[in-house]
Amino acid sequence: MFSKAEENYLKAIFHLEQQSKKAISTNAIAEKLDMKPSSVTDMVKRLSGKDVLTYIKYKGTSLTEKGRVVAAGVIRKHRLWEVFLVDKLNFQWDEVHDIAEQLEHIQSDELVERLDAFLGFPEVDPHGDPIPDASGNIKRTEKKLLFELMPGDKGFCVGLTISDNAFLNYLDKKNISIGTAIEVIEKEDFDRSMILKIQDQSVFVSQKITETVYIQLA
Amino acid sequence: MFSKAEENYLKAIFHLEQQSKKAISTNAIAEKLDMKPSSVTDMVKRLSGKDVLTYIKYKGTSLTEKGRVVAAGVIRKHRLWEVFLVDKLNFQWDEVHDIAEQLEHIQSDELVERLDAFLGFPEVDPHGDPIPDASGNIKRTEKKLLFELMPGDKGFCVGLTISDNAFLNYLDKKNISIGTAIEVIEKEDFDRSMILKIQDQSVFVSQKITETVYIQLA
DNA sequence: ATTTATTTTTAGTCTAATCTAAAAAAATAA
DNA sequence: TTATTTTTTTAGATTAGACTAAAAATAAAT
Repeated sequence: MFSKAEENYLKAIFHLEQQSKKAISTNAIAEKLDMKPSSVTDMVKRLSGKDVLTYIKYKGTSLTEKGRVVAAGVIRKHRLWEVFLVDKLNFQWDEVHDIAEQLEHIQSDELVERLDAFLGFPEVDPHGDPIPDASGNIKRTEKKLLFELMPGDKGFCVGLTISDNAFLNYLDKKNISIGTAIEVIEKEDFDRSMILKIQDQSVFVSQKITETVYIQLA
Repeated sequence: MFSKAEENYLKAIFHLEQQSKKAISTNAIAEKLDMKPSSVTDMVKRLSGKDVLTYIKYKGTSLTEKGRVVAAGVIRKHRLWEVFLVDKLNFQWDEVHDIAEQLEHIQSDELVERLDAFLGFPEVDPHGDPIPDASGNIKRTEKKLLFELMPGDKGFCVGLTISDNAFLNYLDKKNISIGTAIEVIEKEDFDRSMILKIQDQSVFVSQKITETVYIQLA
């Protein structure tokens, strides 16, 4: 079994490995977890003793297969609970993170599988991120920022890079919210603005929006 | 805020106070929590500093009003999660305790209230124990052991003092399970056996059963 | 290729929550 | 009432997980 602290390290390293592929530096982990590098050195030593990661002094760490499975399990729980909070308890998608951070550490395989079934075996969480399966396999995310799409691409809004209410209200005026279907009509490369089709209406969106809104391709 | 350990102490003391009314001894708490008395002394000192209990050396402790509210909040969460596990995830009532022990420490008032609403504001948990309300008020339990009832009393089975599968199967043969409606027809005081009416059938039950089955009076 | 700056590790400290062993207080029995 | 037993507390140790400050290794810059 792994403690809450250990699980949080594994999860952090897992996420960092998805961005960089190289060995993860002590500083990077410390920053992600908002801790001091010395604390990280301590913990990665302990975790390498548990065979969930390899650690080479001054060279960084990377997860073992076992470590990846454990980390994916934690992420699986996190994302399933987020679906529960949004779909069943009617939380807003941007309110659930802190609660899911707690729920992800509940230990019970039976619970996770029953929760999964209760939710109808969802494939993505409310932010559009894929939910790992019971054996820790995770589909590479197809989630993209709006500006990465090309004219003709279709999809729907699954999340935002930031989540303040002012911005949500601004999006609301453009008739964009989580789940909204969009199609790219025109793309202006020099300033990253776009013209979209939303509910058969033509809508102009600024760079600010195209760099903030995540789209799941349809 | 209170740590998991602190919450467990408060909960344990709360339960002990419901049995004895007198100040709770260090040993009693230690036994309930399966800990050494010296650990308990340490912790009650700390908790008395947080104004949730009063502690007098060699005399024992009792919860303050604040302590009672905190404890009731933990118990509220525990029992609501048990309802969730049984009603929504189809766990057996005797499988949910360990998971609820973990879930009861999740911190989010909003979560608790939404969960309560999602479950339809249940009044009792799957063991028939009353669920405290949001302000910590708790209805005295009307749950009794079968042998405590008198001829003419009606109610339904809400739980057992023990929970092993052999016994559950044995009860099954008598057509008794959680939720079964019963009426006491005859009571034999000398050996605590009884004759019950279950689904219009007369059923003889032994002392073993009348001392094990909890009934919620109708 | 040195020097300077950055990153990482080591060494030692701190807190929460437990423990053991011994001392002290309270309760019980002779 | 005195002795014995039980309960409770104190004192000191331990572990996980964090910290600070200083030392060591690596990387960057002149």
